[in-house]
Amino acid sequence: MRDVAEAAGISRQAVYDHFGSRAELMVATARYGDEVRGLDERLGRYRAATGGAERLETFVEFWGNYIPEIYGIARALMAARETDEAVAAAWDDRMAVVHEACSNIVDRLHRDGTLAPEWSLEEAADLLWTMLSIRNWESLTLERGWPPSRYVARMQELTKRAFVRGSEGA
Amino acid sequence: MRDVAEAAGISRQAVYDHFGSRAELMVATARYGDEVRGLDERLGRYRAATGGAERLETFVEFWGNYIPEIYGIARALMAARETDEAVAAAWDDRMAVVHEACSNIVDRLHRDGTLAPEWSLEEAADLLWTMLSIRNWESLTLERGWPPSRYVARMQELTKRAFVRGSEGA
DNA sequence: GTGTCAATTGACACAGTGTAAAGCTACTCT
DNA sequence: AGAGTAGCTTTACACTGTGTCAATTGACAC
Repeated sequence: MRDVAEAAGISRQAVYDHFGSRAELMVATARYGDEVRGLDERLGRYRAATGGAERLETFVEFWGNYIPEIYGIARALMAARETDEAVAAAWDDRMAVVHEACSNIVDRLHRDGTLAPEWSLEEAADLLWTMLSIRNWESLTLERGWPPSRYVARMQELTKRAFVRGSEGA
Repeated sequence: MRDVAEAAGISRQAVYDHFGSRAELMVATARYGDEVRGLDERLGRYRAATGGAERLETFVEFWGNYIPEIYGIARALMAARETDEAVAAAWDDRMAVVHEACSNIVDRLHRDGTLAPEWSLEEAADLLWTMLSIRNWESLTLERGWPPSRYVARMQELTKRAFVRGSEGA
């Protein structure tokens, strides 16, 4: 908090006056970030895709490009989530939006008749959501050294292979 | 540390005498846990499986049953990892063992000629390792409410579908 | 009887979060 | 012009948790 105040050129107490607590400051930062980055519009572009498989591909691309932008604050939120209820709630809200998107994609695949037959709609959505988690991005790019472009490409292949019927490539 | 000391019926300082720091205590706890649970022997059983696909299935089952046993300490380690280098190193060591196993499985699939053709050996190992992360288990069981048995069954299907050539079910 | 080992008690340093009180400056409203 | 207020400052303090230090005790071995 001291560092934040210094960086902002105000006193430590002024930060508390504005945000109440460390947790609230982080949540506010995350919300502001989404706003500045135009999250809604960017999601709108993916919503344009009509076919399930196409939507899956578009979404993975959008998400794979979005994660690096929010990773800093996301990391802080994930850590604070363990001990702070308000942060946990805020985080869960944000992740619920992603789950919603996954659910929507799976529904479309199902409607197209291209959902792989072993999954129920809920299970497929849960799995897709889990596969696209920020932790997994962290694991592949930061720990295994994948460049972001590879993350997107391979994740597209993987999710397609996993959820789209008869798309097992060669 | 105070709680640990109380539970052990000794003074707080005695804990520091034995383990030096909170981080070292956690690492020692994890090592001791593996020993008590007979990690090596249990891994030995999975090593008996010869075919790649069979080994994959056996390993996912072993791992899916092992995670709930170590989840408590694993969670503590994952949290402490963020701020403590020694914990980070210990954790990375443990995860390297899992990655090794994934690599081994992928190698066998490749040798059998049953590895799905879109993956390189390294990429497949990285992906499998990421899919089997404790975070993903946490996400599916604790957050999405899957029973552990379903985790194992669906993870077996998912990894098979993703990595084994021509095994896309119906 | 001496040495040593494993504890104990009690005090303290330090970092980080959060609270409280008093005061200062600049702006707005009437 | 004067009153009120918004936004900020400084200073001090409470509380938690980790880790350190020093002096002391009890038991056991040689």
